[in-house]
Amino acid sequence: MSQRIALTVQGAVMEVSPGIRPYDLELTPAHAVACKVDGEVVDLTRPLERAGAVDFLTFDDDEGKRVFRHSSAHLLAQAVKRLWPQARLGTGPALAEGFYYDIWLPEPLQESDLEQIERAMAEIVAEDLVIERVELEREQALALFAERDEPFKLEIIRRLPEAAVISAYRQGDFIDLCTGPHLPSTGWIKSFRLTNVSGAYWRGEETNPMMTRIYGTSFPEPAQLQQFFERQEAAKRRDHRKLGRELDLVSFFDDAPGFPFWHPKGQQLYRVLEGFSRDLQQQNGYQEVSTPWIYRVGLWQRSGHWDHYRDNMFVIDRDDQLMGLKPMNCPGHCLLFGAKTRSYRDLPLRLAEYSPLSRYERSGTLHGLFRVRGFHQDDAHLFVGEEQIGAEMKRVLELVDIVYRAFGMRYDVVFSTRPEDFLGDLSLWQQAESELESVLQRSGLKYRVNPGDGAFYGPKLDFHVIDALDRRWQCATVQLDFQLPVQFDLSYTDQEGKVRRPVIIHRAIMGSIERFLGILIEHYAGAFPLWLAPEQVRVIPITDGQAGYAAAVQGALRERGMRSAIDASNQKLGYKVRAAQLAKVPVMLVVGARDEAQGTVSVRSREVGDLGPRAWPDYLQELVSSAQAPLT
RNA sequence: GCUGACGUAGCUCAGUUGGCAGAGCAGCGGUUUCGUAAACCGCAGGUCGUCGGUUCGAGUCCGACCGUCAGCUCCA
Repeated sequence: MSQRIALTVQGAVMEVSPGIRPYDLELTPAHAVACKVDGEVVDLTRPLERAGAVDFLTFDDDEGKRVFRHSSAHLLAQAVKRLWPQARLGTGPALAEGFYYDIWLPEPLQESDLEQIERAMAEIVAEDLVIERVELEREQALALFAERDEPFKLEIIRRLPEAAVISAYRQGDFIDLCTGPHLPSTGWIKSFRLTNVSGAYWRGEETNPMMTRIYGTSFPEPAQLQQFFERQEAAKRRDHRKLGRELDLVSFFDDAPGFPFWHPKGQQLYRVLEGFSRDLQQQNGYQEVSTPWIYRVGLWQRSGHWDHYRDNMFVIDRDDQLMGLKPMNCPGHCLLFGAKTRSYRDLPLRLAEYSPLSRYERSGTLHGLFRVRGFHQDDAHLFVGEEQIGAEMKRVLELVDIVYRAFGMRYDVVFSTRPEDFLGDLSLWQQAESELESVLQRSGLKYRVNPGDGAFYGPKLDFHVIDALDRRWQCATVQLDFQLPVQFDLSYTDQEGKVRRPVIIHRAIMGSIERFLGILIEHYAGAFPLWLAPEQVRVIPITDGQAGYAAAVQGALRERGMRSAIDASNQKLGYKVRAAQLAKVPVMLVVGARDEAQGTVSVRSREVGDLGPRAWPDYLQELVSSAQAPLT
């Protein structure tokens, strides 16, 4: 057989015999875990039959990482089957940071069982079992998994489209339904650890059986596993629940689960943040209002919340009347808009509100400041004419950019379209979606479409900010609403005297201010920039001989609106400096006898350390100007 | 809400086969008056999450509830 095929391997053209495995090509890098053949990710052991382009993937590529972790999930499943033959396999995907496998077991696992599973996994790695791809006809696949008594796998096969290629991967006595690709053998998984177990419903539905989900992570090199755990520790040190307590910002009590108690410092921080938003919005033509927090149920029925959001509402039953605490401000703002005749001259009408909102969240979902039951948003509803949507959306996108830039955060945009559980008629939805999409395209922002994830009343844009540890958080949300104006029969008179229906843009930029503060705590690791820090300056007299001078320094700081404290404790300087560093106060002003005599303050920066003495009234001006909010 | 784990002083944690509830830090008092990340001595601080059960005796064993944590689900 002299027939040869031409391959373009990593850009280099070569001729090979058909059927060769990518793994056996001369150019295969030592660290390859999978490869791409004409763009399709495949096993290193998949025979190459036709001419094409071959590119290799290593663990450093996201797709390569996925292959590695997916094979790790199979390894986990095989180990569990060895230990518990009655285990039934669900699904086991790769995650960004590792993998999991959902497995049905007669008895739920405990964390202490993980060690013996890890041991069984290590044995399978030592056996270095070849991982082999098998393609099956539908009937063969059904027969195979029926014989192996894997009901969940059978369910998956039955749901596969007619035309689907059904494949399975075999390693030793273990075989799993899987599209792959996988590593060539189990011996490649040099370094892994199981991290935790939890319950998870089959296919994510509460009515389905509860599976045991086992999480783990894996790497080609032990050092990488070590680094992974170090990163986890770093994230743990920044946890806002821990820092919130340590920095005396916020706490929770059993008596009010899901409702934060803001301590003086936390409340200060909160007010600076809210003030920043308030000033910015005022400059941008928003008008702040304050509306009730309890409404009769009729309002919620009219707004659609009763049908679509009731499970998330706190409801009060008084005097045979149902009342609901507001989870959102929109219906109140609609009442205000509709309370008088409006003309095109009033539009866009931008109503902002920072009032308390409450949402009933199931107990298991509460999570520090990230998921609470009582919170506030930097919320606004923009009542606009249809022709104003584009221009107004553009202004909102600009505002979002200003806010996130102020905190040095990058962000992604997600465009979510019509969900199954939608209100109103299809044509209005289509109009709203195309309107939003064209604004997005003109803005030049990069965005991703998330079909079916919109609110029940309209399509939306979600903004995911990226924090200092590269984690993504959903904060801003901008929702176009063609439905609520109909429910509330809102109207305005246009230039020609015709009555027209306004459109509502719901928008929040920080989203929940509580949650945003939690994100900021983690983003800054509690070391807030000067303009945000609840205590901006700590004055540290070296001995109590400088009590009077320290008080004078603080007096001057107060006069210029700087937030400060004096550490008059009976301690040595080193102790007070340490205390201020641990409290993450950005600026320390050490005042000793020398400073008092010379009219100076000895400045210490939280980040840089000792900056030496500075002439006092001059330095105050410098401090004040560097404490300005980054408004532009 | 569901699965699993956890709940001891303000914080971090120890507490043996069921037998007198402990430490460090923080706090308070005193001594020291000190120049850039922890001076010294002393004092005080707990209904061991709550309620019930087993036991001569429960922080420890059992049950229910509450809360927290890791997830599921949901979402700002």
